[in-house]
Amino acid sequence: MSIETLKKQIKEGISTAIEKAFEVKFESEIKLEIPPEEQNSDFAFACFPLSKILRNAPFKIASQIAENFPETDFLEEVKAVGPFLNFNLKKESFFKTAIEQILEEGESFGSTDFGEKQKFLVEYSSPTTNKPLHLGHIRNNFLGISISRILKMAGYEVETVCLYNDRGIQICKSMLYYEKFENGNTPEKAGMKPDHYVGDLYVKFSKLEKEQPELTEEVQEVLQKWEDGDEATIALWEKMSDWVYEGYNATYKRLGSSFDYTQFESDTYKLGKEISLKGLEKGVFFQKEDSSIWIDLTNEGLDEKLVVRKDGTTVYITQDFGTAAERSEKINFDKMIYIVGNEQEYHFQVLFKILKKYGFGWADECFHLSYGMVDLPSGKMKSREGTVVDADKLLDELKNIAKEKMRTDNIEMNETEIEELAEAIGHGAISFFILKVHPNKRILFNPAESVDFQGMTGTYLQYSHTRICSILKKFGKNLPMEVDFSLLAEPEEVAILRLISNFPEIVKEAAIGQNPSKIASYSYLVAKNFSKFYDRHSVLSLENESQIQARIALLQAVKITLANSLYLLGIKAVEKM
RNA sequence: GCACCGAUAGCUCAACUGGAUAGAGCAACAGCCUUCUAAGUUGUAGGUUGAAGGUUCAAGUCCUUCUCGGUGUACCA
Repeated sequence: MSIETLKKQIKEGISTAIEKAFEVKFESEIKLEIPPEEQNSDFAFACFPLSKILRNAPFKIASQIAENFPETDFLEEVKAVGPFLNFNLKKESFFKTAIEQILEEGESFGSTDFGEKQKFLVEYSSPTTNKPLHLGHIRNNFLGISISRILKMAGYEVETVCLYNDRGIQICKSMLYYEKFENGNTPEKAGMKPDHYVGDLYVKFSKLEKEQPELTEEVQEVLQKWEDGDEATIALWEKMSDWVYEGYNATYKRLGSSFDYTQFESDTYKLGKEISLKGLEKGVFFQKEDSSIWIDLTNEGLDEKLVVRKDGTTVYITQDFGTAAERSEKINFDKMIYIVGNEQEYHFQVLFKILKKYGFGWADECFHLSYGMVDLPSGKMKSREGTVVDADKLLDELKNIAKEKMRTDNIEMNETEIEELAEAIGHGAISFFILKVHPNKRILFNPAESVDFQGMTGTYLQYSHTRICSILKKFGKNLPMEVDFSLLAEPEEVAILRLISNFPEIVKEAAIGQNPSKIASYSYLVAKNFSKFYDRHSVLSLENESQIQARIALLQAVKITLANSLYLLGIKAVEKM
């Protein structure tokens, strides 16, 4: 017995009632809805879509179905409210079914087989390796972490991949500045986090370049040397790249990012060029008089697009052929999603069309999850102008605020625990702040006001979780095999039951829409309903031990649901705060 | 110019993908701690969903036009 079977039985009942009342075979999919709270019902069915098929007014259909609904042992009542049908389950069996299922499934509660084990490859983060990560990357990483977890819970097999854009003119700028002015310096000697050190050189170079335009030519020479494989240049490039990765890894760890695969543009661009040449043979691409290679997309409503320059060097999009092809070969995915900002929409439109034309059938299974920019009140973040919100600094800042606000009087904690907790709260706050917004939308980030610890925030979710933990810990016993679920009947308890039993459905919706904000609003609702319950009812001080047990069972189920949705948001479910 | 995205309460966001009276948080005001953590909770106030048409039994959601904001339209990445 599961929540799913309960719903299935209702759907079957509806079909049967329709057939009985209208004498037609009814086979189309029935969609149960969650009724508005005021209706005080568990499930609802809207009869409007039936009115054409059954040639009857919706309100009439509703009452007919209600009248002809078969006898069941799990339903309390079926009532027609205008054109809607509202269903109320017998509360004892609803509580029993849902809670037992949740407690049994534990960490995997929320999982469905919706994705049919198809392999979903998720690319995210993919930074340009000449500067530290900033707020824009934070949004990207949080989306990547969350979406990959959501897809997994929805029944896909998920692999993550990060592509490092590790070649090109930007990294050469940092290299040139280093050679000219840094005199064998290291991040360690400079006392800086290594990616910040490299990023600093880039900013310094950009400033200098404005005064000394001849530097631009010098950088081109460095790039040329790099392309020619000049030993000293490659060695310097490797040294500086390693510094950047060292820095990134620290930040990724804080963010919660992890990747099953990594790729480097410095590898894949060669493969991209090979594909371009092969495509030329196949007649997919064509060559102009100056020997540059192009593809004609005018039939697809796009333009002609250059893929290899006349001097044989490749452009940005070329490496993406190689990157994608390598993935298909090595990882063999069914679907692939690129989590990249919306400024690159056209780029991906072109890329997918080219892959398709080249003959990669899987191009149809590639998607661009395009998310809105994160802007500051002062406008766009520009790394060259130093107006970026740095990822590490932001995390530090939030951690410090969390630490200041922490009340250590009530709870026993040692130094390490306090540090970890402050980190978790700061991280949770920014994570929720970003993920609660639909990916399509641009985020305006006001550092002074944006991230809060009160109201609809990550902190609130964590706080609710700790309150549950605290009760469970004080209870301190195992529940008996048989819990008397008939003792749960308070409106606040029923409201929670309805919510948590809908979790798998929400996960599925979030997966379909590739939209973590669904999970964010949902988890807030769960926490909110728990808080209401907490405020109005006590658990441990009850006289009746059986009633305590019933409520404990409910709270265990709430804890699991809340913890699982926090996991999907990449937020740590802490036990005390 | 063309293409894509956004516009919902003073501010920041939701709205089960077309369904029941458009909901939260922040900010403002007024209550609630001898009781499992007050980073909580209850209430008040706040709306012509950017504008105008259209489709539908039903539109914040779909179609058309317009306004404002963003992004793209590179032999940059």
